[in-house]
Amino acid sequence: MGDPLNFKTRPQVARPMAVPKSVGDLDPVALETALMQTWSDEKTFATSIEARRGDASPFTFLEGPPTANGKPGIHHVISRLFKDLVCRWKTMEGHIVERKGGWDTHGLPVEIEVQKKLDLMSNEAIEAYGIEAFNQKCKESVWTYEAAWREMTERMGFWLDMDDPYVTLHDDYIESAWWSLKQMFDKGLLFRGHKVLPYCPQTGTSYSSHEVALGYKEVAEPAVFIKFKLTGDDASVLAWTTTPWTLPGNVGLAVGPDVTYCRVRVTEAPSGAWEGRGGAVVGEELILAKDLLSAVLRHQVEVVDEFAGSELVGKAYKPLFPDAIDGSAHSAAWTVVGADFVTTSDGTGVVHTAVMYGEDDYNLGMEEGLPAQHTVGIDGSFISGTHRLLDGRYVKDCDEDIIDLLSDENKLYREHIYTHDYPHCWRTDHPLLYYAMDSWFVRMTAVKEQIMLHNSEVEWAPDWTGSKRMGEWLSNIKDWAISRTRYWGTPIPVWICADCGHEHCVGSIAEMLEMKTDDSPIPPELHRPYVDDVKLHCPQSGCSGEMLREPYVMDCWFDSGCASFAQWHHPFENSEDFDASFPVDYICEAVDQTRGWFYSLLAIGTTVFDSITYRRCLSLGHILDKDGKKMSKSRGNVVNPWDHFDKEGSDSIRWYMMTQSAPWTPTNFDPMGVRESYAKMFLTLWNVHRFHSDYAALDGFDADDEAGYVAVGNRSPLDRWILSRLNTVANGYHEHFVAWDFHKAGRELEAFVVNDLSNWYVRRSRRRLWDEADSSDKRACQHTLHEVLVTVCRLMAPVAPFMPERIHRDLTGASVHLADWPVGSELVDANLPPLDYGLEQEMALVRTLAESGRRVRVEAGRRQRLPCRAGWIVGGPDISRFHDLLAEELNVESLTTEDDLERFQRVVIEPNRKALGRKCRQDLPAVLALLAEADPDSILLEIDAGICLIEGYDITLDDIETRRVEKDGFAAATISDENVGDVSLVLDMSLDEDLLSKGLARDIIRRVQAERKALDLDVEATIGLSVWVSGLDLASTDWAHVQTEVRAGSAALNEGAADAAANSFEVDDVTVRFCVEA
RNA sequence: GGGCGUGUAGCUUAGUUUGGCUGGAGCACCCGGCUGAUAACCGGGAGGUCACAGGUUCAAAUCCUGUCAUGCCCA
Repeated sequence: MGDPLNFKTRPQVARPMAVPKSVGDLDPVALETALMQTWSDEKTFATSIEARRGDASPFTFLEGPPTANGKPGIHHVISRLFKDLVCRWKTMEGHIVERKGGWDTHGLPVEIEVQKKLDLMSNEAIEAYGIEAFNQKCKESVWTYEAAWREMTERMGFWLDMDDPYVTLHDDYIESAWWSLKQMFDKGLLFRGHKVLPYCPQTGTSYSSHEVALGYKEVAEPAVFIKFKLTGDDASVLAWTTTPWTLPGNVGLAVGPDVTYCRVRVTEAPSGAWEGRGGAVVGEELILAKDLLSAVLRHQVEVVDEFAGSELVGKAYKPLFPDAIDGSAHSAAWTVVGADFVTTSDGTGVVHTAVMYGEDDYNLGMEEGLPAQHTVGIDGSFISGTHRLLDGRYVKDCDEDIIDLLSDENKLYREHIYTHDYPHCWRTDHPLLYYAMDSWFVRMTAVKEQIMLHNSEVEWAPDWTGSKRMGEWLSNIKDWAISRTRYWGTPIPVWICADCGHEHCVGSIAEMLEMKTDDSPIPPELHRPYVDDVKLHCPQSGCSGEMLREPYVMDCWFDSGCASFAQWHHPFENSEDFDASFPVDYICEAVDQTRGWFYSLLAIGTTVFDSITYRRCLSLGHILDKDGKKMSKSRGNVVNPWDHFDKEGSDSIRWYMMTQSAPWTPTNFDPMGVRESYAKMFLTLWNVHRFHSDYAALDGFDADDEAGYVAVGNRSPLDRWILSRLNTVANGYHEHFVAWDFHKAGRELEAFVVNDLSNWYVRRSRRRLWDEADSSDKRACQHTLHEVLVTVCRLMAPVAPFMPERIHRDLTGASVHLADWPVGSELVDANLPPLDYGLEQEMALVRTLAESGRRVRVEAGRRQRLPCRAGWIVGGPDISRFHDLLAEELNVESLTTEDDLERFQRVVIEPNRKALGRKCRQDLPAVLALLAEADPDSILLEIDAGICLIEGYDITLDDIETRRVEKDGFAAATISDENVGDVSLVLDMSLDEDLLSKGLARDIIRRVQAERKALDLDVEATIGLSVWVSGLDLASTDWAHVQTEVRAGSAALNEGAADAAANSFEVDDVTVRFCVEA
């Protein structure tokens, strides 16, 4: 807490002190761009880090690398804001906070961009173009918007080392990634398998889900009900599919173990016409889910039997295409298996399972031991040996023939046209095939326990990102498919021996070069196609084979997931940097990174180090457009941050983003909100600074001049009040920061600056500084303003690095970013003025009473400038030290405390519903009704005596609240405050000539001052004033007051005829004319 | 289809954890006031089906169930 003896706002670095200069109008863009230059000249960012070396307490940050092949929008600013503000905050708290930039440079989006540009529609086309040339184009494309990102980053004031960033395409980075993969390989966590992906045979490419989402089209396709003839039973199991081309690959039928199935016998032919192929004969028996009988069957049937799906499990059936798949080594092939995913929402309740052509199918096949063999080649046509009519033909051309074949063999029950959304290739418009691709996996299922443990060790903000979103994901963790059949990416460092099949994972460049065959070239960089040409000697004893690299690149999430060590090229160099920064203290990205970067960091940290990678993670909600839609290039609703950089400036954008909503709540971007932050927070702060510096310059005020210093204890209550408020607000601000409630922190500080500082302290202090003579009261005010401004700037600096920096430099000569955080740090001393809670309470009451006074006047029809003879305050604590202040605010001649409540007021009582409801429950309405009718004084007396009974309930003081209302004859208002009880303000509404004259004088002053301002006169300039009043005698003392207030060097009242050009106004039937001469 | 958020005045939002007095602000709008005080300030007004529908309760924006919209992720 603040110590009046130690409270000083001097900077921590020596500098020549200067008396503040008068500051002019605010130009936020000029202010900010000038500071960018200053920081660059003075290397302020580097200094802010180096200055904290002494404390040797690092706070480590890891930048989630953006991809620079898209233009940055306003929605990219928010994550960079929250990264920056926490790092700046921690720096001010005394930590060393190094921030290395980073770029994510690999991955499919880059390839797509280049493919579009070069019109390379397929893998064949890319290979014809040349992988080397293609990757060169990718490498260039990555940097398309790098300059735009750098400029945005710098302009928004995000301090990040972008001169020495980590880059995922650098050999150093790739080598670290290789090393980490080898760690997994050595732990047996890396394996080869299949992954079912949407695949386009025309382009030879599989697609990620977000690309697939772009290509959905509604199509009408044949769907068929197939009869699978059981072995050793006359019945057939009925299954349904919309992809007849997968039927040759059928190796199983899935049923729900708990689903009820029926065996039915066809009793007569269908009554109406039969549409399409297929059918069934009388006496034929079919098995399908009970719920779907009527939806599927077109024959009259009788139910022969009814049973659970589990009874079907294990039954064998005859393959539709006996030659297509070799099931000899798989006892489960062509049998019925149980599966949880089977529902009766469509189809027959029996799911045709072709292992290689559906994800559920594949997983089920792996569990049940079904054969995993392709019937379709990578070119999309049937493999030779599938069926003589199908071999070598493109699968989607075979639907009709397959249906004909099945119909001819009496294996088709029914066909129909089915309309649904189906994914299509974004380039060729061909329907995609779900196809099991060869793939490398990290066995995440083996480390499920550890990763869940590590997840629970992270401090998540908000906590549901970790506990629910991430937690849910981890509890269903799947093995991580890390390979991609692509060109531009980190090559998978796995080589396989062509002779013995031995697999070897390379963990470093040196290892690769050591093992490489003599005729293999040394790759100029660790990318395709160069590493593809490297062959290794097989290390297996007795084998002399050559090893070939698996032709895949890695999932680019793997790249960025390596950032914590790969940014340092650990373990090959800089391992001391890695050791000092792992796990990192803080990361921050948008919530979509939960399954992206947050996960890949966690996964790699767990598998490589068995550790968390980050201690704290702030996940942010997205910035959406004004209609709540996401910002995207295709929608054309991306807001360019420069629209606001060049108008309100970065501080306003940053402040807006922090205060608008909780960090994790999605926010609809509102340009008016930025304007509002500017108009309220920054313009107000600037004008407080301007007010202070104008007078400081005029008076030659020097905050460091010991002789002129006024101890806080010797300052006026108003000064001590604003200083106490500063202490309270600073503490709350810090606590909100700690709790990640940055929005609450910002809102409270803004309320302090606008309401407490500007609208009350400065307004009430204005006259103190007008006094030209030196006085300790004036100096007290100047010291107070200086101290408040300096401390507010330090609190704001992490959020809004520009204007607080300007003001702090103006006032102290030093950068705010080198200053200490004034509250709550473990490393630097707190530096806040003394707290006086009672004083704050008093002032809160004073301000409420001032506001009440204005309301009273409005209700009584008494304008503000017309004084009241008397005012009384009834009840509440002693605030007599503020009576003068309050009298001025209320414009009353005398303000006194009055004890006699009864003189102005009577008491009413209000029920406390919370207390009464708990007590009376269903009788509450009756009790409330009786209470409303009762005489308040009697009730209070009864309660006092403990004998108050209503409807049989004992009513106590806890059950009611009392309130005072004014009697007729006075204009009054009563405020109720839980801290001070009821306080009433009563105003005397009587009127006489004296008051009217005083009021008129104020009106004249106001009009003349407005005229002075309109004439743009200097504040100190004197004027010549002529005034003509008709309808009232202006008292001589009031006329003298007018002359003083408006600095009239010469003045004339009611002399001669009024000038025709004179200003004129009327108030209370009095007409006033006046002339101002400069 | 599944998981996790969000939905309060024309706009941006507080309040929801822990049910309780008339749902509180700011912007914009209207009326008034104040001002050598700024894109400011003060008083008042108008503007709410607290997304919708059920339920629990004396009492629901708040708790429960379902639905819709929207966003992210997964399928």
